[in-house]
Amino acid sequence: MMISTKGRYALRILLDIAEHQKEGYVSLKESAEREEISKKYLEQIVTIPGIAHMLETKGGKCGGYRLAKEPADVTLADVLRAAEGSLCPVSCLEENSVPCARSATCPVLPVWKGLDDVIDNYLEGITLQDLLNRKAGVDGGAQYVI
Amino acid sequence: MMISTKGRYALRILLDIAEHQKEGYVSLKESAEREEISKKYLEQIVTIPGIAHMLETKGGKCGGYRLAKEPADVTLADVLRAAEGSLCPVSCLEENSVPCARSATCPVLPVWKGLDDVIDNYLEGITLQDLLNRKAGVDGGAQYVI
DNA sequence: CTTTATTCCTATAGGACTTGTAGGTATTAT
DNA sequence: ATAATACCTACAAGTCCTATAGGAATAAAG
Repeated sequence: MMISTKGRYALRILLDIAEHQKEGYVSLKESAEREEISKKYLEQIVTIPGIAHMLETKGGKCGGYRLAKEPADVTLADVLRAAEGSLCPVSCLEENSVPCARSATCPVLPVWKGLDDVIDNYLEGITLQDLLNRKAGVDGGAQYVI
Repeated sequence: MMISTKGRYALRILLDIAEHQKEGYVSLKESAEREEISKKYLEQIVTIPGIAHMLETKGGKCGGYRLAKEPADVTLADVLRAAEGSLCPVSCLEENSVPCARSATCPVLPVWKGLDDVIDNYLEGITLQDLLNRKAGVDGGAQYVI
């Protein structure tokens, strides 16, 4: 497993916000009910720094969230990397990993690198807007979505 | 993280066996020393059903393992799926997962399916033989390895 | 037939990660 | 003032990861 509820929920919530933010703020309560996700858990997800950075918030009554960027400018790689911390398929590629003594001669390392690239390219090629289009039944021409 | 030590070690051990099985059986002790992996942990890995199925074994003194198939007929997808149990990037795609009530209308599900395909295609496209070639410095023309 | 080297089997265990729950504080519209 | 919201911190059960440990069965060698 590579993408946990954190990433999946983050994506769904951003999508829900994008869909319902017509000049207003969308409260977590609404989103949580629509998406059937624990509101308390969502609170934690939207405060993950990378995710919070994609949102504008307003506190108090009638407060809530809205996107800080255009849906077309937010890729799934952005969202998932932020929510999960990393999208690396193996720890060998992690930023903060202790460099493996075998890395110079490891015959498998290029495979992991290639896998990482393939995943990254795929997720960079899809934006929130593509998913909004899909949700609305419009053919948005996302690069990879079937 | 998607691929743990189990998958990575499984791959390295199969590769080590493939490289050193000239008409003989390769013992875990040898492999463990060469690859600097705990022999006891390796014992568990090679007895994972899907992995064990790729090997022929001989017990007793001078016993060990050798590949049951040609290296060119073993893809990395085979190995990693066996070792990890699944390569699905999200639980939504897992065989034995409880079917999600939202799956029929979930706008994100096709993305996970596409991601799964991309990963699968990549790993199906590389065989143990490709890695052996790489290890030997031969250009084996694997489809995706850089 | 005893010794030795191996696979095979089962149990255990610390630590991290996942998936939330819980309770309270600060902020803002009404 | 009240009500609804975001914001903050702590906790906790369960699962998975990464091994370690000890012994039983098997087979070659002397």
